[in-house]
Amino acid sequence: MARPSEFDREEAIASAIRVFARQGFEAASTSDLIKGIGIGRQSLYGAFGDKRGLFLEALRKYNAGSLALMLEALAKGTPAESIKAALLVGLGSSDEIESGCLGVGSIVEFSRSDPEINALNDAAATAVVAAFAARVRAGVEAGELDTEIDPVSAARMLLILRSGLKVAARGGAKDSQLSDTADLALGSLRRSR
Amino acid sequence: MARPSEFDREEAIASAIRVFARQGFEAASTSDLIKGIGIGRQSLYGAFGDKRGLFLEALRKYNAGSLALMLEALAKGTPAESIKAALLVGLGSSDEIESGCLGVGSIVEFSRSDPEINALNDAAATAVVAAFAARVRAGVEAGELDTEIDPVSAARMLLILRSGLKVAARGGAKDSQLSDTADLALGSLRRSR
DNA sequence: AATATTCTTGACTGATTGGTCCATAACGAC
DNA sequence: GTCGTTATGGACCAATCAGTCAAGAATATT
Repeated sequence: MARPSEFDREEAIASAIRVFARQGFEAASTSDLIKGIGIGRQSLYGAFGDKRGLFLEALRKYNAGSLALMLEALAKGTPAESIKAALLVGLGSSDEIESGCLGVGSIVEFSRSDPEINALNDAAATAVVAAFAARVRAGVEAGELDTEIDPVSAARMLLILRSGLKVAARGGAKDSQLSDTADLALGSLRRSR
Repeated sequence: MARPSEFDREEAIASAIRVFARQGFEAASTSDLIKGIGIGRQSLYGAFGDKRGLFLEALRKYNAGSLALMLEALAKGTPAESIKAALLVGLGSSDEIESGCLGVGSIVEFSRSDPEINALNDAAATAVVAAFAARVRAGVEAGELDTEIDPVSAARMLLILRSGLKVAARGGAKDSQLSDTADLALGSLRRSR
């Protein structure tokens, strides 16, 4: 065998997420990444190929972690309560200002220009929509949400709303405004008044 | 006096909007801008100071144009109809993929790091919220929207939803999905069923 | 302990970055 | 037409970019 790595790969990717999420792909230089991760230049290129390779790994890990947090939030409380919590999870005051969302950031920066990034973001969107839709169905069955709502359409609306909330949070919106917005949009799913 | 400019300043800014909105601030090189605008290097620096100066002008003009389009949409039809139209204006299929929204792009890219960009985006947000709120009030008075809705909260929700719709459009969402989302979110403002 | 293999470090590459300099060109005022 | 002023185009700049190279350091196997 040979000399083992001195750094932990997953920790390195986690650090890269922070750098990319704060600065974006283009604005994050390889030197920024090396400094932020705390490894040498050749170690980065040896382990991840190039800057884009590291970004893909970072986006993959970020999406997985983000989904996990949302599923966790969706598992607590009534359907409507849990959906609101899932909409707001990770958007705590000035969190998003500091760091940003790698998913939204990559969509805004790359649009549909990179097939591998498309695939990662499409898969993440599908998973989130499925999770929201399941919870909407549960809410309908529990009599908490309107029976006329199409769960998948509602789930897509919730995903889009969450993107908007992330942008608003990054733009400096207060927590209370984000919470009000989530409440208001959820009202459209509630049982007929 | 002296030699007059060979290019139209407003046209140049309009071209710069296209370049910046497609690529973002960092990724748009000065050479890209020069090529996209069709002027010489020294003309750009003479007229706008530097890359950031040109960006600020582009963002200012973009925000003004975007607001004008929304006001136009808000003036047609019933309040609810006009709000839906305003939510979707400019998000036509693959428009946003090609070009992107300079406002959302600048928020995602800069967060709150640049005071002048903050000021431009805050002013734009305030104007859009005011326009939405006025239309919500009209809808309440006309009996089309729920009387219990706070117009300003609703307007903020609509602004945030529009950010989400822009992200979704840039990410490749179909027009029908955007329209469904707008309908669904508007349902929360409708008169009690 | 010798060896094969891999990791790390830092110097280095050509290309590109945002921005400047300067000589020349085009205009209005006189 | 001459002159002052401003616009233009192209060469040019140091700095930084993403990525490579080679030499040395650290390990597991033998």
